[in-house]
Amino acid sequence: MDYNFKEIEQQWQSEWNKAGAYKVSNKSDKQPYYVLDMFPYPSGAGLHVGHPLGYIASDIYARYKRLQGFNVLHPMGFDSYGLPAEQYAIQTGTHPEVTTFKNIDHYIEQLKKIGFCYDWDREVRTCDPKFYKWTQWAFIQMFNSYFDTQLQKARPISELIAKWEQTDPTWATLSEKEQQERLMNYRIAYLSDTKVNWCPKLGTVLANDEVSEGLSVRGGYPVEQRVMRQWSLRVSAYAGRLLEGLNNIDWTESLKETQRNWIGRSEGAEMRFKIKGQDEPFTIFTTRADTVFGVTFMVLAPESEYVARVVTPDHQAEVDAYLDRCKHRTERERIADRKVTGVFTGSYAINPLTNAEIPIYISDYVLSGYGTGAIMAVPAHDSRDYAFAKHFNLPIIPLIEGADVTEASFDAKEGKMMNSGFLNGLEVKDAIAKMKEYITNTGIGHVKVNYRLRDAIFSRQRYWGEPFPVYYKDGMPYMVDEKDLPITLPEISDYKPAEDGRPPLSKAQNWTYKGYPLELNTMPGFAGSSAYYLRYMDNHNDQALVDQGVNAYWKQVNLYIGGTEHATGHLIYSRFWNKFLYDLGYVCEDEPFQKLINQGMIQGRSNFVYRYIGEGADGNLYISFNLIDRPEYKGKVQPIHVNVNIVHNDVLDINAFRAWMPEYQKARFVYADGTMDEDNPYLGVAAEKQYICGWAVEKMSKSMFNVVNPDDVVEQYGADTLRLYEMFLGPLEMSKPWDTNGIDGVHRFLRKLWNMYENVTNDAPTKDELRSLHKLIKKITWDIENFSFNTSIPAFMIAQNELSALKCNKTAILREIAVLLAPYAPHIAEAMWHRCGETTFVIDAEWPVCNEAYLEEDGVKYPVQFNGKVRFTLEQPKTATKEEVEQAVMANEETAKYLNGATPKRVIVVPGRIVNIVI
RNA sequence: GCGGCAUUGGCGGAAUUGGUAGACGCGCCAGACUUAGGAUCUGGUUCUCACGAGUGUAGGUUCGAGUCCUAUAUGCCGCACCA
Repeated sequence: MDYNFKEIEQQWQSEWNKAGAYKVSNKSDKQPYYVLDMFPYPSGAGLHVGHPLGYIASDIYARYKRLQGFNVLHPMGFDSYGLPAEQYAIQTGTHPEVTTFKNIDHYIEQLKKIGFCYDWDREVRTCDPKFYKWTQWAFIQMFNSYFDTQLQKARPISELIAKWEQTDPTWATLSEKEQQERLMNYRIAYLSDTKVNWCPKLGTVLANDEVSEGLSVRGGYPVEQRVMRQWSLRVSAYAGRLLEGLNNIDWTESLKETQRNWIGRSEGAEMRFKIKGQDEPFTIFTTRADTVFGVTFMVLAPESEYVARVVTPDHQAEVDAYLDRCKHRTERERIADRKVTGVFTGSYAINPLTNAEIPIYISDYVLSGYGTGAIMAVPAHDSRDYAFAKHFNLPIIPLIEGADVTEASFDAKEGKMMNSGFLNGLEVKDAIAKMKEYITNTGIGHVKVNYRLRDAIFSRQRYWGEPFPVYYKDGMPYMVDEKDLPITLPEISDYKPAEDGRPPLSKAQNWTYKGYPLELNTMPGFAGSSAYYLRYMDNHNDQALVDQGVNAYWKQVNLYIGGTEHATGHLIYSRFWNKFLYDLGYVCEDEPFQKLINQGMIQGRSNFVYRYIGEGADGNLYISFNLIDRPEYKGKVQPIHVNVNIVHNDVLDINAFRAWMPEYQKARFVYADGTMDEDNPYLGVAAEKQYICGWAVEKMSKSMFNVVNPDDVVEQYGADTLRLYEMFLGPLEMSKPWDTNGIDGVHRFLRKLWNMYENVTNDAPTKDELRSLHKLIKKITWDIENFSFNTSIPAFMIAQNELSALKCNKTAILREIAVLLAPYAPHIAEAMWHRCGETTFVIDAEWPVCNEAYLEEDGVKYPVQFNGKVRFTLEQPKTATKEEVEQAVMANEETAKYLNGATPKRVIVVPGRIVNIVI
């Protein structure tokens, strides 16, 4: 019986379905294990072959863990709020929900074909009111909490109020509005006037991770700075813990490093500088406290609140002009044009160590959002200060011996101090420590840790997102009663955002709560994806995000697989969100994702035909790729993208090409062998004539005709071949192009393997067969444990070869092979399993254990290496000459038994010690 | 500028603890079966006619290095006026 993958895959998918084979219970005596994929945003284009890469890897691991006896949670869902569906709605008037549901259905259909072991009963959708009820609930908890900096954790805001009532006599004198305003400075979800990234084209504000180089990540539209009243999440409060937590989780170094960069911890000091003629000092942040003796001026950010205090009347006009200019420059312009600009305020500060009077400037090279928005400038040892000093002709005092600062600043933190009073002669590192001690003791300043991480702006002026559970009374926000959740998204007919920032929800009818107006903004994309992994545990629970007992069972995601593109977005927000819930006792783990693997991107592999454009060209002649460097064609051909689906192993399907588009109907070719079509374009093509296409690795996109749809691969080769081939393509974590050359080899292997199950017998297996099997068990087990899925496929092929050569048809061997293959190619494995006479599902089988004894011979145990080589090490004897060593080898009981009179192929000897003998 | 990762045949890539580099697959070559092949099967295939050489380049450690160390080049990714 031939390998009929279509029949096999359909049959077993429906059997699994009928039996509910992938249903996962929250009640089990088994150990829990949670394997999670980053859930997709269902786009209209559907899945391409790049999407399932990570899903296949996690599916293999999930199935393996299940075979090992774990109760495995492996769910899938959809991140279904977001811009594309809304943009589509604006263009067509179709409700985003309609588009989104249609896309989800398509995704599910595609995913089901590939045979994942998801428990679809646990599916979640972020746009489902039953789901976003808990997103809104979490927001209310954040509003009602503050971050206790002493405890370094979130606490109910009521505790803060109680504290103030007892310790702060002014509290009771404040009006309710004043009290609320004060509390707003502490709430974890808070409303404030803040400088935001406003994208007029998208009609919404964006978080920092959604903006890159002054352009929106989605769409690439310009982003400008604007002050707006917005909700934010106090993520920055968790900066220290987010950084610390990285040490206890099993993520790749590069991803942790990306997050560390993003959090951006820097240890320094805050120092107070007096302003000449004023009592109140102002505070700056520096990491180079050692350089105070070299401060020759001060700089404030244009937005700094100190500006108003220090500008003298005679400089007011000049400063106003400068501030105005800064305000109208976009972030992008500021970055692109790094000219030194600035203006003198007219005021002077006093250097607390030298008592020198130093001028105070304003310049946009100082950022308002970092530190205190004010710096002390040390031109000799900071390149930015240096450029500023040169431009405004300010003094530059070198502080490190031997540093030449006539051309450039000396930024390195090394060398001996000079011109620095009591620091003279110290190494920079020691000088920093000593100065910190000094300023602390004298009260000039204190040691301070600063983070680059900012709070996350949480409002979006869009329609297709979670509504806030917030209403307004006297202009102050109040939370909706928890029992009234969810606040469902209202129907509207006009989704268009306004450039003035009025959100689409302003057009909703009756958008009120108890007669008060509801919040018009919606939540950003990361709101729904921040705690979805918790909801899978208990997705039908309408009393809690997740039942505490259920959460205590599953605990956290043991293995999370997804792309690096979420490093500074979702993966930061999720960790923050989880830590917050942990602080309030809603979840039992501090970190959401114990182990994280980033699958590489699958790029497109484009194919090209080469149109002849030289002398006498009629636009219908195409030159085979192997000929384009010939003198008669060189420089006279134009590469044209050709649909990769009509190219097989870089050979063009001539007839399909002519039928592809009208302009190619009359195409003629110069074939790989140099022969040319007659002028009659309708001639048939002789079988041996091949047109070779060129290729390039590019992004997978429609316009390059290199998108490969997994449905087509499943149709042609079956899901099992697709799964194996995606793994075979290369290491999981590396980026690689999708290249169909080679998929035949994998398919051939499955067919050959299948044929071995033709006439199975129950005879006892031979030693060689057992050896082959146990070598495979060892290898596959190691591979899966180490996520080295790509090397498993060759191992299967080798085993198939060996067993095939032995004409093995023993069920004792073949049924174990089926189990080993089950994680990778579940359908064929299931069919193989049943051909061995089994009646249960292979997914309920037990993972075979490698019996090392089968790898032994004559009672001697030899470590088997990957390539099957046998090698062992001896400590004896202490001889040096080759002959003596060989004698010793023969004399050794173990080696002699193995060699059985033969000479070893290779003996590697270190004087006095035999290291390695290869037989 | 700072940080992370990578570099092995014509191609994708193996080499798990430092131990015969090039597994396995593609492609290519030859043969078999075929009216035919984008089918199937068998054998070969790092380079070089050869001697030999060989894991980006140059050194080092080691009996032994693709693997460890130092420098360097190239490519990819992250951060970047963050004081």
